[in-house]
Amino acid sequence: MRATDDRETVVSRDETEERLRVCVMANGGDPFAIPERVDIETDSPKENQPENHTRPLCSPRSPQTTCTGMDGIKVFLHERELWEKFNDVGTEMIITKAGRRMFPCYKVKVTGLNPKAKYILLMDIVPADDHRYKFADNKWSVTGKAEPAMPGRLYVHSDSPATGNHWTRQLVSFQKLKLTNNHLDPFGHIILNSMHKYQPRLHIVKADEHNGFGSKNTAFSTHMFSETAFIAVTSYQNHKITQLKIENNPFAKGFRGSDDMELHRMAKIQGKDYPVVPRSSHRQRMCPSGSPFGGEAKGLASHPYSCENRVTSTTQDLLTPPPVTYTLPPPGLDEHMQVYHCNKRKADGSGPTEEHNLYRKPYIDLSPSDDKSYYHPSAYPTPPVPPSVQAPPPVPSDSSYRSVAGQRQACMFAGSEHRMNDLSCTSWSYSCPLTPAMTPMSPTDPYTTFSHQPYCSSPQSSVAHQSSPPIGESLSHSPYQTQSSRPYQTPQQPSPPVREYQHYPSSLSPPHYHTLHPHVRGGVLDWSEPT
DNA sequence: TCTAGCACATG
DNA sequence: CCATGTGCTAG
Repeated sequence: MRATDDRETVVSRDETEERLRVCVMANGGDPFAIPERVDIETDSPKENQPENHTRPLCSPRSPQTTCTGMDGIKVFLHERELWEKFNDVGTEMIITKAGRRMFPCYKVKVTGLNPKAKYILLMDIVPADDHRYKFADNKWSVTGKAEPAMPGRLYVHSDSPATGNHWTRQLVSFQKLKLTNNHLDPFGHIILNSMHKYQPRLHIVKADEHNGFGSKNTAFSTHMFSETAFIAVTSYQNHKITQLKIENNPFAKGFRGSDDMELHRMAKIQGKDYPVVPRSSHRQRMCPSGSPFGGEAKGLASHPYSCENRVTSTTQDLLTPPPVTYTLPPPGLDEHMQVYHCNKRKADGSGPTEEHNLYRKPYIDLSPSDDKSYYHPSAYPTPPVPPSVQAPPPVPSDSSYRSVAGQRQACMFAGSEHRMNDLSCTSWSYSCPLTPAMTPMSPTDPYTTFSHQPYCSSPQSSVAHQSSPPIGESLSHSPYQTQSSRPYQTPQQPSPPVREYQHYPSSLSPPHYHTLHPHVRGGVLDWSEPT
């Protein structure tokens, strides 16, 4: 299907290298932001596809009257059918210390943006509920209470900020997003707990001169697709998921074909029942019981059609109202959020880099789109040159956080972009000397730095927090709908100073990461000009 | 459970 | 070959 779409996606951006990417970590403070009931909206049934690529851009209907102009925004999950196949079985996503990509890859088609306005697209993955699961007897079941959520991290798409025209022009891919179980992950990957269920969310934040990331009036909309909910695992539990991954993920191609092998493995591994399914041919769909997703997940259950979900209220579901828009006050992000800036590496515009190439092929669609995001250290506001990072604001107070300090860490790095063009994101990450938590760097290592107070650390601050936080927070906290209307108010504490990490510990900053520079001004990103 | 090393596949 | 991603499989 839409392969076409994707393919081209690519963007060429041009913006060159300079864009910085921001990664924000938000904490999800509330662990369970997602409500149980999420509503999802569906738009039209399936649609991901078609839509628009054809269409020239969206004209937004929504004028931006207000500051927002987020009204007419619609988001369609790409390859929804594939997501549904997984969801029917009970999607599992591997999490590793180094970070693992998600498959299916989270890609969306966005419409309704003001072609000229600038937006930041970012994702976060919040707990779907507060349970811990176990897979036994060929099915998932709740075993206990979830562990406290760690600070949520926001993954900012590398093209951000970009115009509505840019985002609507092709599929927006979050292929580079990686999941990790390392609570001290320094790469900016999204940290999750194994055997816990999560719900990915997409946030579209309007950014322009008058509305910098972090500014008080930041308007944003949040979109969720229940079919993308998954349980994070260290190794696949349900064989059916393994099969689906192998069958559909080009990188797992090497495991295709041997039905036998699989069967054997399964037998061993699972031993229990399973009719193992011989790979490819059929997949059985559902395992109701097996997947927690089905019904149980409250809102997570799959909907037949959902195309887009916004967080908005439930009621709207069917209506499909426009996504919700929110205006954020600048509260500090909340305590929980942490922001990272990422640079994109590829700035080059067109990027022939990986993205395009990446998957294009085989399976269903591939969208080359874009995704390239890198994590950078700085927080939003990055200072002009060096990215400074800001640490996140205040510490959360939540009890939720457990260990906290250690765990939440924040790391930020700056990345350099241009030079990095060649490097792919991945490479970048890996190449970096720094390793995650484990790597002991110098005494001063990042961790230390971060860990200590993760959020607050900081010294300088400035801008940082204001900016992004809101989003994160609100996002996270509010369960769905909340967002929509709520403009968050309370700035709880803007507190903490943000820290800047202009200098990264040497250890952290690998050579590569040089900074970024984006256009941040005064702590606030300057969206106005991309390049 | 989770980890590390492995082989397989692709560009 | 190297970089990168993936599932497999011992440990």
